[in-house]
Amino acid sequence: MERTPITLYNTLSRTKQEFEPLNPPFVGLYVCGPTVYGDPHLGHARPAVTFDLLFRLLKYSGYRVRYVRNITDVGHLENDADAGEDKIAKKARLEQLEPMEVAGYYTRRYHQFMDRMGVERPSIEPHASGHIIEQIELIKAIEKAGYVYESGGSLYFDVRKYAEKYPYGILSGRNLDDLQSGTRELDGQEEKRFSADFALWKKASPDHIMRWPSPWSVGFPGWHLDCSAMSAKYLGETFDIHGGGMDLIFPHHECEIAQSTAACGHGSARYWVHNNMITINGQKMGKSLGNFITLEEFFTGSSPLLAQAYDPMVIRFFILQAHYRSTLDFSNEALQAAEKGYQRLQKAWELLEKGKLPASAASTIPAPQGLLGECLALLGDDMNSPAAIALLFDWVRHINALHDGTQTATQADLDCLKQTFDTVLGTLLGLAPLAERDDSARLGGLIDMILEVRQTAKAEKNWATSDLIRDRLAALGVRVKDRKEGADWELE
RNA sequence: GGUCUGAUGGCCGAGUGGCUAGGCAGAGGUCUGCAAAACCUCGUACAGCGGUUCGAAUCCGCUUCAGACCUCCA
Repeated sequence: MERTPITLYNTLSRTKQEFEPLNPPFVGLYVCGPTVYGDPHLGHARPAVTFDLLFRLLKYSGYRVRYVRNITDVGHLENDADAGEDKIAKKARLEQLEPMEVAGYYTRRYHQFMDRMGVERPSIEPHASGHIIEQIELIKAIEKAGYVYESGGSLYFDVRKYAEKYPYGILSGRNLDDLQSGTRELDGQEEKRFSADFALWKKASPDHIMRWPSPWSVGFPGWHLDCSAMSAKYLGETFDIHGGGMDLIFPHHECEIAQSTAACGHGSARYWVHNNMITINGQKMGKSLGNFITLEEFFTGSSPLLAQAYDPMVIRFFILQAHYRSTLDFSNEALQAAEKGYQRLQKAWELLEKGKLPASAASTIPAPQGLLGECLALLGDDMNSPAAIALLFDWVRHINALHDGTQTATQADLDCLKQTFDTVLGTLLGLAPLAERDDSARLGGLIDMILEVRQTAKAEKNWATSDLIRDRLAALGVRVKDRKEGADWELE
């Protein structure tokens, strides 16, 4: 079948490249998922939405995609992490929860919020803790190749030895000399022979809450190992696309490449795709700065930084309205603009959806048959979702004109437009109608108001109107009970 | 200090050698009993300074500023 050409910016080559899978029609996509020790925030939403778009686009293009996104529940989960900062983790520690309870809790939270933003679940969601054996095997392979040394019960990757044979730093564009000068003093640094070396297996200190036996010591796998081991297990030694946030390029992805290359002589992913950061007041929103806003806060409006609550779909739209490789600056003003814009887009979509537009014998609007192709071309061009959205806005104007009756369209054109909007907005961009509001308070107000009008009619002895109101309300299941003064009502 | 990005109108954001997106906000108008919505029109923006070119916001150089990474981070 004919597929939409897809180009992707490959961090490895620093150019946009046409995407050609290794074994079409199959595509292997691996994305670094969350470390489940805190509530998901806006920063987590960006890669989730970005690679959800890629997943949808690839599937729509006829590929059979295996999308693997890991859950990191090992290695970063230290008992003494984030003192005084993460209340829930602190609480968990105080209440003596099992580490897996903490991981399970935040994994469910992550799913819950991503679901609401229309992020499809990946094909496989492996947990690092469930792949300790694979990670140990990978270490053994690297050890066999001769790039491992032991120090204090922990194992480290020998970067300088690796660099003799392979290019270390090809992804991030760094060289070892630069790294040597810039490293700071860190815990466990004295165990390393060289500052850029990184841990493959760490011997557990007494306060480390997750630990496993290994040929070397009781401990836990290094930070970069889970992605290498699990991508190889589910997608093969070489696979198509590896995604993640730009902040992971170094050291995480660089080390992944080094690990894979050391173990099997070549790198793992062919295309490395990275999304940029979300900023707040021009600065990265993240854990270390403590300036993040959680998704729950966005959805409920419960943060002093937020002027109001935002629908999950508005957050999704906000993210899609910027290109994934640009920084996206958060502000209430920007989010409110996104909300207004999304409402406009959605109203037009609804007009198409509900068949509210009259068909005519002839169309005065431009022919919509090419629109889908144009949108696909834009999305295929390194996921230019903002340009595709802009194109749809041009058509919102036409749709509104049809609604106003100042333009006409044939049924065929209307059907085509509907299908195009369904495909682009729904299937590809993953946008859905804004959530229904909780209408109970409004319903009560409406009934009170109607009964006030009826009271006026009764005062004027307009019995026809007052009876009509009572009967119509009764038909809707609202029983009116007249009293001396005014009336009560109840729902049946 | 090293490596690397970026600087677009009031705000958010695409684009990337000539045709100068889009959204939000703003101004005027049409419609309308009023309002809202919708529609039409309008603001001619690309940090600064040089250079290349018939032509640059778009390429090159310098300057200024901002950010990311170098430590867990999406």
